[in-house]
Amino acid sequence: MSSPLPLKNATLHDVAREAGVSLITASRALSNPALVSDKTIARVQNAVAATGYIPNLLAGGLKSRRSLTVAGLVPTISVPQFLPTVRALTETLDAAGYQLILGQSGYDHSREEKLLNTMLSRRPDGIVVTGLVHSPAAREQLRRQGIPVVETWDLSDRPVDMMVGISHVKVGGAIAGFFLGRGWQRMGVATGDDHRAMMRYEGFVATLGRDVPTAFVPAPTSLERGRRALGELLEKDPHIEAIYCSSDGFAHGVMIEARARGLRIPQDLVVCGFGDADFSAHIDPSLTTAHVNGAEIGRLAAQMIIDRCQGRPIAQSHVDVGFRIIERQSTAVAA
Amino acid sequence: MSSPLPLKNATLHDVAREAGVSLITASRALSNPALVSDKTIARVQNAVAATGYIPNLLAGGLKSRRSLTVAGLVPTISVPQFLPTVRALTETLDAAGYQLILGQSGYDHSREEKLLNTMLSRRPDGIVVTGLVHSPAAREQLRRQGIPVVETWDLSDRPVDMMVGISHVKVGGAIAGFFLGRGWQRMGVATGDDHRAMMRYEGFVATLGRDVPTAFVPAPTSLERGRRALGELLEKDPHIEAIYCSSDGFAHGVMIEARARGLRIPQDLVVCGFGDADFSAHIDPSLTTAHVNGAEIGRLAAQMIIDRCQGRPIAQSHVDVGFRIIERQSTAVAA
DNA sequence: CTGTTAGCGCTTTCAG
DNA sequence: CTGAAAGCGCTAACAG
Repeated sequence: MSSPLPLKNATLHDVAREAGVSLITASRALSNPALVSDKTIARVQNAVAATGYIPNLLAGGLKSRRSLTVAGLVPTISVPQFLPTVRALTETLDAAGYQLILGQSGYDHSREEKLLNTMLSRRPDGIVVTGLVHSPAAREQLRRQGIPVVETWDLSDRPVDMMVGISHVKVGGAIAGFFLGRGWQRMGVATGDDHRAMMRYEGFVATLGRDVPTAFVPAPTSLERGRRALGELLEKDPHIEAIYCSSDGFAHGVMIEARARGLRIPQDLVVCGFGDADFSAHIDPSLTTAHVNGAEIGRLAAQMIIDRCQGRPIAQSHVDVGFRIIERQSTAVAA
Repeated sequence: MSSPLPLKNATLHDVAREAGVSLITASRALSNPALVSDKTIARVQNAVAATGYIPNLLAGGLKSRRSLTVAGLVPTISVPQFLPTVRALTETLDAAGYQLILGQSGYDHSREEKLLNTMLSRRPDGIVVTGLVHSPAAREQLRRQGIPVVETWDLSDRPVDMMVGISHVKVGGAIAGFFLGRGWQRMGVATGDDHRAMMRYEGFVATLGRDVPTAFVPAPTSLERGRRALGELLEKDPHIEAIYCSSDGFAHGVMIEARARGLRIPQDLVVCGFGDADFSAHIDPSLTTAHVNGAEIGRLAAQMIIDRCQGRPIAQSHVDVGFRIIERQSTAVAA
C-alpha cells in the first residue's frame, strides 16, 4: 500500500492506473474475471485494496441497463403478515446480488400509481407487489416497462405478468366449511376492509349461503381493534358461537376481550384467525388459523425475477402456494 | 397526444424534441421550473404526457452526485421493535423525495461490513444504521465516504457521525430501580444476547449491585422463547418474584407460561418488558414495559440526513429521545 | 488475453 | 430565459 487511503473516492480509472492496466481490463478483472489472466487479476485486486475502491453501480447500470435493484411495494411494513415475505425477498435477492427498494403504498390506490412512478424512475430490474395492481393506468405502465413483475399474496385471471399467492376466496370458504363441519351455526366475522380480507369474507359468506353478523374495521387490523370488534359482534348477536377474524393479531384481541367478558374459549366461543403469526401457536389458548407460507411466496417471487433477468426459463409463472387450516385449542371443543 | 404511447422508454431527448425545445430546457422545466417560462413548462409537460416519459434518476445522479437514496441497515426486519422506525424513516424520506434501500445485516458483525460495501456501491446520499457500527474497518469506511451517517437506537461517546437513540444502560438501571422501589428482591432476567439487550442487562445488574438468575437466549427473542425462558428461570429460583424481559414479545411468552404453570400475574410474579409493542397495553394482564418512541427515532434520523444533504444546519446531532416506564397490570400488586 | 472507441441519460458548467 | 459543450463512471462492441 503506497499511502494511507486517499480521501476522495477512487474510481476504476485510479485502480487501473495503480495496477498499470487499462480501464477496461480493470473492469473485467472485477466483473468478468474469466476473461483476464490470473496475474492481472491479482494486480487489480491489490490496486483495489490500495485505493479503497468501491464500485459505482449507478454508473455501470447506466451503460449495462441493469440496476441490480428490485422494487418491492407493500401496503405498509407495519403489518406483520408480510414480514416473512419481505424478509425472504430481501435475502433471496441479496444472495443473487440484487437489492430491494421498499415502498409503502398505504391502503390507498391513488398512492399506488404515484409510488410506482417513483420506483420506475430508479429503473429497477423487476417489481414485486403485495396484492394485485389495481389501477388500469398502473397496470399498463408496468407492462410497457418490459421488466418482470410479480404480484403476490393473491391470484387472478388477469395478472400483469407473473403471480404467486393464494386464493383468498378459497380460504374464506374453507373456514366457513370448517365451522359448518363442526356444527356451529351462529357465526360472526371480524374483518379488515382491504381487498384480500374482503375476498376471504366473500368466500366465507358464499360457502355459508347466507349473511352473518360482521364487524368491518379499516385495515390494518390490530389486537386493540379486535377487542372492540368482539363488543360489536356481541351486540349484533349475544349468543354468537364462532368467529372468523381476518388476522391473527385481530383474533388475539377478540380472545382477550372474550376472556375479559367472562366468555371461555373454546367452550363458549370458538375463534379462527388468518396468517399463522409467530405467536399464534404459543398463546393460551393457542389459535386456530389459516397458515400461508409467506416466506415461500417471497422466495418464489424473488426467484422468478432473478430467473427472468438472467434469461432462464420460468418453471411456473402462476403459482398457488396454497394454505392449510391449523386446528388448535381455540376451536378444540370436546365432542 | 400524437400516437399511442411508444413501446420503448422515452428519454429526455424525446421529450425535448416533442416539445420543440433543447434538451437542457426540458431538463430545467422538470427539475428547476423557476428558470423557465410558463409557456415552455406547459409544452414540456405535454410532451412528457405524450411520450410517457419517466425520468432516469440513475443517469441524473451520476452527474449530480445525488442518488436520492438512503441506505438503512437493520439487524432483521422480522423483529417488530424496529418497525415503527423503519416506517417513519421510509415515510419521512419519501416526503422529501428520497427512497430507502433496506439491508438486513443479521445479528452477525462480519456481515455488517460486507453489506455496508454493497450499500455504498449504490452511492446513497446518507446511511442510517440500527444500533452502533461496531467494526472499526466499517467505521473508517463510513467516515471516508463523507456522507451523513446516523446511528440509531443507541448512544455512544464515539459516534461515527450523528446519533439518535437511548441509553440502554439507563433503561436497565431504571427497571432495576423500579423493582427495588416496590420491594421485590428475588429478581430474574430473561434477555436476548444482542448488544443493546446486553447493555440493558448490565445497567440492571449495576443498579442492583449483585448478580441475578438470568436466562440468555440468542437474538431475536420471541414469545416461544419466553415460555422456555421462564422454565429456565424457575429452575434457578423457584420463588422468583419479578422478571425483566428484554422485549415485550418475550415477556408475553413468560406471562403465558406462568399462567400455564398456575402462577398468577401479578400476584405471584410480576413482569416487565421492553419496547411497548402494539399489543402490550391490550393483552390481559396488560404489560408493564419501557416505552421508546421508535417512530420519533426514525423521523429524526431521516430529518438529520435530509437537512445535511440540503446544506441546512443540524439543530442537534446527538439526540437522546429518552424512555419511560409504563406501569400496567403485570406489576400492579395491591399495597 | 488486452486495448480503443463510443456512448448510457442526464446535469453541470459556461455563453449568449 | 435559453442553448451548446463537456463529462459523471462505467461497460458493450469491436478490434488487435
